[in-house]
This record gives sequence, C-alpha cells and structure tokens, in this order.
Amino acid sequence: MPELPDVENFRRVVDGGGLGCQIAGVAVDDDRILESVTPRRLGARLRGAAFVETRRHGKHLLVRYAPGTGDGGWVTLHFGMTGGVARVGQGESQPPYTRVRFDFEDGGHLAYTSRRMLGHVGLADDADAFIRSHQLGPDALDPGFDNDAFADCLRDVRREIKSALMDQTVIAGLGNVYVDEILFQARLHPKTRLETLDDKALRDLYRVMRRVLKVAIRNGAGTEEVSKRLPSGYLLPHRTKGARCPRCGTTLAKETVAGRTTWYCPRCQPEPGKA
DNA sequence: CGTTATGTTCGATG
DNA sequence: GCATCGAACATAAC
Repeated sequence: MPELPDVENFRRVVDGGGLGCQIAGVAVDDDRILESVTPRRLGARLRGAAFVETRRHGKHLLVRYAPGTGDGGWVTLHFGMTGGVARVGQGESQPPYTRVRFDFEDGGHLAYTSRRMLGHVGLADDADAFIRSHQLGPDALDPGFDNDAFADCLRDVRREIKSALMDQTVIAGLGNVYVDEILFQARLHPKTRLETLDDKALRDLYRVMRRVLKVAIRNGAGTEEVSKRLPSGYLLPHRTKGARCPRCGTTLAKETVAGRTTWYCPRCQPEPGKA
C-alpha cells in the first residue's frame, strides 16, 4: 500500500487521533524494524511526551513529539511494501503485525504495523535534515511543487518514464501502483523515453499526477475500500490477470518495466516507435 | 511447492 | 558519473 496517497491518509489518522495524547510508553515487538535506535532509547525519549505535529514527505511520515523531559524531536515512519498505522482505542487489541505500539495514558495506542518487516521506525532531531539525508526529491503533492518545478526535475533525466517517476531522488512519493495509474490516465506507455516528451506532454503529465494522487487520497488510499471507491475509469482496481481496460475493453498487458510488475493498456498506451 | 507482492539499497555491468 | 539489471532484505497469501 504505502505510496504517497496511502501515507497521507496515515498522516491524517495520526492527526485525528494521536496528537495531544500523553505517551505512557513504547512497546517494540520486533526491534529489527528500528532504525539506528534501541527500543530502550525510543521509550526513554517518548515517555511522558506527546505527539504534537505531523509531516509527510513522499512516503515518509514524520511525527513530532514535545517535551516530557529533555528535548523534543521527530519519530520517523516508513512502511516498506506493507504496513500502516492505526489508532486503537482503550480496551481494543492491537492489529495484526503490530511491530511498534505507542501506548497512551488514556489506555489506547497508536500501532505501527508491518507485515513484511521492510519498513523502519526511527528518531530524527530535525525533519529537514532527515529528508536531505535520504536525498529525497520534492514531494509530489507539495503545494510549491508547480509545473515549472516538475519540468525542472525531469528535464535532464534520460530514462524510461516509469523508472524516472518511481525514483524517490527525482520526485518523492510515487510508487509502482500509482505510477501505473498516472501513466494510464496520461495515456503514456511505461517505456516511453522521458526525453521525448515536449513541454505540453510534461504539463499534461504534471496535471494528471496531481489529480490521481488527490483522487486516491480522497477515496481512501491506504484502506481496503480504495479499489471499490476510485472512479470507474481508474486502472488500479483492474491490476489482475485477464482484466480489461476500463476505457476501451482491451485486455490489459502485464510486463516487467524498471524491475517491477507493470499493468497498462496496449491500445490506449501504445509503445512509441512501435506500430 | 512455486510464485508473487504497493519499497529500498547495493553491487556488477555497460 | 549515469543508466540498467539482478539480488537481497523478510514474510505471508495465493
């Protein structure tokens, strides 16, 4: 799940249910998930503090905690290919695959889940420094990331378009599923060379990218219902064997591009240079 | 049992 | 340095 739209909805879960609650302790079920911090130090930093602010950059969720004792800072959450966060009320049990539990004084908790253990939880003193250290490109939905900035990011990239859009150091937030969706909506073949797009094509791509991400967020990205709620012309619910293009009915193609399973419509997204 | 999975990183190669 | 590819990480669902 966790691409930009999913993580944005996780952020809203924390905003809506996790801010302002005093933290009683942190339970780490599997410390391989921790990034450069011990369970002991994580607990020591957070005990008595409260979460006060969230930030998201690409697929990273950052949650600021404030005082208790000592300095505040940020908890960094990354979700790998599986995982999420859930606000769990008092008396309710933790969700499956909970790896880190932030226990609140009210008896509830915030659960960080990860089935495949590919994500990470860590601490950072400074959010901007954390983002810089990961060499992340601009966030795809940042309000300041306008069409010109988008074009600047892609202008000198000479790669297949799918590979470039999935590269977090170029633009942060897009992953396998939503890149396929964006290319479908933009009617571009995933192997299109980026350097062949003219200014108009880049403008269209920018607009499609922003719209797809916002529509996914609004329709519950990060929850199971998202594929039922997306508009009928979306590709995402049809990423399955034998499925047909929701626009023209052609059987969808499944191919490996940039090392990942890629779904597209061979008719709506013809490969440039091929008839 | 084999295959596959919404991510990232690292090493080899051209 | 850049682009590309494959493997690795780790776990479970189909």
